[in-house]
Formats: sequence, structure tokens, C-alpha cells
Amino acid sequence: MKDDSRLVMTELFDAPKRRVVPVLVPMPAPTPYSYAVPDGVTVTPGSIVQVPLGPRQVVGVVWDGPEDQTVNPKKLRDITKVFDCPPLDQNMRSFLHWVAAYTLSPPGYVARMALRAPAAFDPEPMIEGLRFTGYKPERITPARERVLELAADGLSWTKSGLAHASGVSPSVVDGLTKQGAFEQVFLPPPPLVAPPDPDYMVHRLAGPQLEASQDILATLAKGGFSVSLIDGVTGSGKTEVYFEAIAETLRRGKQVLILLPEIALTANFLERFQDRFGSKPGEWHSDLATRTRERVWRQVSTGDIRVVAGARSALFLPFEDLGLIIVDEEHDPAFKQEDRVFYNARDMAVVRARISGFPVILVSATPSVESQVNCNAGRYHLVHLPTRFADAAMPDLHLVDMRRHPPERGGFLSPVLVRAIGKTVERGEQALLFLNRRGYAPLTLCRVCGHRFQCPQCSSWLVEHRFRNQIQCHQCGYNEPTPNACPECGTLDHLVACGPGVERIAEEVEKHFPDKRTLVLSSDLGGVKRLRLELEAIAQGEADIVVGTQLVAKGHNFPLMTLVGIVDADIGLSNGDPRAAERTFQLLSQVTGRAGRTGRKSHGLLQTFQPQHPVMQALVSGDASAFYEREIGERERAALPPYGRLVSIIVSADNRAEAEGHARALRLAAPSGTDIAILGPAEAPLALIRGRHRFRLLVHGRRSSDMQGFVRAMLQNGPKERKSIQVQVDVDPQSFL
DNA sequence: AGCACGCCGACT
DNA sequence: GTCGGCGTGCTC
Repeated sequence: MKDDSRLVMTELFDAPKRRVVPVLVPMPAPTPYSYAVPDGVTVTPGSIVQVPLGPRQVVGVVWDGPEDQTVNPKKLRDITKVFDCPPLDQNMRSFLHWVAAYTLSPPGYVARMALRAPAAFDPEPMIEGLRFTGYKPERITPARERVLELAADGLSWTKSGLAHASGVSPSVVDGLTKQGAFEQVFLPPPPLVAPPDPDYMVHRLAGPQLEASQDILATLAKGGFSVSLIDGVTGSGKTEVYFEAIAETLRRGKQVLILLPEIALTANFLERFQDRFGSKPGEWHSDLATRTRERVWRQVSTGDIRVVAGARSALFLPFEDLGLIIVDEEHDPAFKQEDRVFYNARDMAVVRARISGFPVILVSATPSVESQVNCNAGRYHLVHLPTRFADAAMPDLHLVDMRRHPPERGGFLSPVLVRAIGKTVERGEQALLFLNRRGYAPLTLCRVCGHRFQCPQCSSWLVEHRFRNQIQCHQCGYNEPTPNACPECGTLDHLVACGPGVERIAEEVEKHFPDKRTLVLSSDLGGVKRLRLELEAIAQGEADIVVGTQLVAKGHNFPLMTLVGIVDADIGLSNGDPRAAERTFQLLSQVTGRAGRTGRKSHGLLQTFQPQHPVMQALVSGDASAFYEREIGERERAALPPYGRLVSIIVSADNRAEAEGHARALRLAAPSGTDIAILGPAEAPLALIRGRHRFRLLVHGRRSSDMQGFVRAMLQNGPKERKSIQVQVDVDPQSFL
């Protein structure tokens, strides 16, 4: 016994004092974990390290702050490895910290978003190359001759490059190497993209475009943090304006990030960039090959890539020296991430810029109401581009009152629209019909017994798809072959399709114009390749009438399109979403903006049952200011009840079903009359839109019973820390700005 | 998040 | 008698 205690004492006194640092690991712990730093290893806050976590090795970031004294020293494990790459700098760490606090997410998850490149943390390996030694083997064949001719300049070649360039097989080069004609050299890996040249092809701007760009450049010249919103109609040249801001930032030696909704990150955009800057930007999006992703990450962190065009996750790349963020299509809901860490990349871009002290430019033809409010309040600087440039006129938009001009029985197109299509195609121009509904008909029922086809998994309606001869659930993906008998009463051939989808509209169009070429554009017909081919074909004039879903709204230009018909402008206006009107306005503006870029006169016809609706009025008048005023007022009125009752509860859940389970539990637990809004953190700014310091609560809890108890207690006592559930209260993000 | 442990229902 | 469902707990 005595010996034992002596042993313990000895260990206590003699154990070398290991340096301990906090490390953020990719798991939902509320604080960093502590790890020991082995002798001879140096780390600083921001160092990217590999550490053991349970049975596996994970990537983490050495974090700021003192080590956690409470952790049992026996549990401490050593850092396995420090990666040879630039540590995340102070600004980046502050940003990650802020995002974690604001989105109420575990900091380890947020950090992981910055480390989404499995093997990028060690330097790229050198490329093996060959260089001519000056020695010519005695046996020279014609193939060898060609190789040596090329290599005679003494520059380094890769084996495959040299073989390819001289038109021989790599084994010829191998042979020459064996003979001693080449020595092995190591070359630094080539950059993914050449550095962009800010003065490669300067656009000559004029009129409102020039004024807008001077305005933006003046803001940039002041230096430091700022937010500008470029508000300009489709075709007004917004891109050229922000390209000037990019050029100026590049001249100052800083990196630039262009955030785009994933779908807008097209070859077309990259080419426009290349035309202006002489090389393509680095790309960052979800279907990048792993290898490319790693190289982009690496070269962004070392500063080799100067401009990145990327989807929302590009915001978390570790730029070496970022100096400008552009958020194009800033109103687009694709900037919201709604799993794990909930954030809106547009807002987090503003925060990243604020922390690092550089400008942000938001860009949209139809700004979000939030950004409009921020402009009105003077927080954001508004740059207005009111007109299209050159000969591109805005299309003339008109409403078709469906009560006065009803379609033929069984049809969905009013005679007014049918006539307009006829005139357009007779002139040899194209017409686009927009309907945001895939398939043939959104609902099928039995005429005999009234049975409605419903999804067995999730109870939404099954949508008939005639092209595929299937009925599908658009919610969960369930599908089965289209039946011809009613499963309820067994009656044959008495199933009736209710309402239109794009396929049904195409059928109606073909009936009216049997000798014209009608094409359906819908996301469920083939992959990206086929879609690209079809878009190309349309641009070449190989279709007369195109019937399309939402995907026609984005990016692609159809030069011959002079008529856009909105089959049902009212869709989506009454679905309970507080942003329904805003979304409809944005979507329809985008779709109608597809027409009229040709210099020819172009038209848009919007079929509606509500011609007086503010959205319709805003669209046809071309003046959205009254609409925005009204929307802002509506948000005010819809604002959640005052603090003291529940304001909003942001539920952290694994998936949507689970979140809805929590919502049900909350409604059960709360006394009747209590308003409960369940919002994701990405939605929270909606409730906070006027910048009032309302409180927001988060319940981190996974069990409905806990939630019920929590809600009861909170309604009695007011929000405060409880031991079984973490409650965080934080304030309006605007107070940060 | 992953992963292990542990306790009850249907089957090689 | 085992295989495997997911509820619970743990990782510095």
C-alpha cells in the first residue's frame, strides 16, 4: 500500500507537463476538446491537425482560448499530426466562431465546413518531370528523333506530355530515359487556373452602367467594410458593373469570391468571366471531383487562386487574403443551407466582410425584402440600374384576366394567349410557356368512387407523368406504373386527371399548333447533359414553343424568344409561406426577363384570376416599390408576438420529420392562444427584420418529452438556463453590424 | 457525427 | 438458440 502511494506521488511530480491546447473536432460538442501537444511539435491557434477521437482519427482546428482545466488529464491524448498548410487566420476563426454562435450550431460543425477537402491539408505533391541531359543514345529511331527534337530546348516535360506532344507512345520516352537521355526532375504542380488579368478586356461602360460602376468604385476607394446592393433589371448589365469592382480588387492584390446559386454557376458565366479577365475563376460547388476540390482548397489557402466562383459553401474557404465578396442573385433561396448548420450565405458573407473589413456587393434584379429594408434603413448602399442597355428592351407585360377570358373546356390556355402564341410562331419567333408543375397532372382521381391517388409513404398526391407512364410522389420519390383501374372500386378506365402540368400544357399546345415543334423542359426528363443539349437546340431555333418548369428561369438565354406566357401566375400565392408573394414576384420577373434580349419587340402574358393582386400590379407596371412597401408592412404585421410569450423557437433536429414532431409537442404543451413559430435559424432574420432586439430562443433537445417539459417550465418561469436542456438566448444579428 | 453497448422481437 | 432493430451514452 505504502509503495503504491509513493508511486502515485512520484508520477505526479515527475510526469512531464504536457502542453495542452483546445481543438475543435467535427462533432456536436458545445466546446473544443483538449489535446496534448507532443514534444517538438509546434501549433498555433488555427493550425489544422489530426487528432484521435474515440476509435478514429479526425481533422480538427487548434482553437483560441485557455485549455479546459476540468478535463481529466488521464483522458488527454496526443495530437497525431500537424498538417503542413497555412493555419486559419484570426479573422477566419472569428468568423467561424460568430457563425456558430449566431446559427446556434456546434462550433465543430462550422469548423468542419471550412475543412471540406479530405486530403488538401498537405502540400500538393511535386510532379515528376523529365529533362534532356544532353546525351543522345546511339540507336536513334524516327520516334526517338521526334522526342529528342522537342526536348532539346532543355525545358522540363512530363512523361505523358512529352509522349503526347511528339506523337509517340510513352514507352519510347521510357526507353530514352533508360538509356540516359533524360533525368528525373520534380516540378511544382501547375496552378488550376491562370491568374486573372484585371485589364484583359475592359468593357467600355456608359450611361447608368458607368454611373453605377463609378458609385461602386467610390465605395471601394473609401476602404473598409461596406455593403452595396446593385438592383438592376435583367439585362441591365449588373455583371459588367461588378466585374469592374473585381478588377479593382485584383489590382490591389486581394482575392475575390463570387457567390452564386448553384444552378447559376454555368459554363456561360465562367466564359463571361474569362472574356473579361482572360482566364476562368476557380470553381467551387457540390459536384466537383474530390481531387479538384482539394486542389482548389489548397490553392485558395495559398493565394494561388485569386478569384473563386462558388456556391454557398465557398464562403467557408480559407482565403489567404480575401478582399471582396459578390453575392449574385442575392434573393435566391439557394443561399440558405437548411441542414446541420443553418445559415444564409448572403448574410454570413456580410458578416465575414465585416469581420475582415472589406466590401460586399449584393446583386439582384429582384432584391429580397430583407435587403430592401437594409437599404431603406441606410445599412446597405443602394445602386440602382433602371434600364436594359443597348437595344434590349424589357418585354411588354400584360395580364390576362382568366375570369373574362376563360380557356376552352378541358383546356388551360386562354384564347388571348393562344392567339399570341400563333402570331409569334407565324413570325418565326419562339414562345415560352411557363408552368411550375412537373408531369401531366398534379392529381388523379376515380370518376366513379372519387378515390384520389395518394402516396403510401407520405400522403401527398401522386403526380401522373405520361412520358414515363408513371405516377410519382414529388415529395419522397415513390412511383408506380400508371394504373388503369381504380384500386378502390376496381372500375376500369374511369380515372381522370385534375389540373395541369407541363406535359398537359404541351398536349394542349400541340392540339392548337400541330405543325409547330413543341418541346417540354422539365428537370425530370433526363440528366444535365440532355438538358444542355436541349437548351442549345432551343437557342438554335430548333423548337417553336417551349413549355418549361422553373428551370427555364435561370441563366439560359433564348435569343429568339419574343413571347413568354405564364400559364398560372397565381400558383404559390396562397401556400401559407410568409414569403409567398415575394417569391412569386421574383420567379415571374425572372421568367419574363428571359424574353426580349433580341432587340425585337417582345411580350409577356400572365394568366391570372387575381389581376388586382399587388404581385401582378408590380409585374406589369415595372415599378416594384409599392409592392416592397406593402411586403414590409405585411412582415411587420405578421411579426411574432411580443417577448414574454414565446417569440420563436428554433428547433435543432436531425430532419424535417423530427422538427415537425417537436412542433407538435410544443403546441400540445403550450396553453391555447400561445403563438408558436418554428423557424430554422436561416429564417430567424425574417422575424427580426426591423432590427428590433427581440429575443430568439433555441432548444437543443432531441426528445419530445423533454421539449414538453421545457415549454411548460418556460411558460411558467420565463426562459432561463435549465440543466436538462440548453437554452440559448441571443439578439438580433443587426446589432452586430 | 460515428460507434459501441444493450435490450427485446422474428427467424436462418 | 442467434440476428438485428434503435434507444442511450460516450468521445478530450
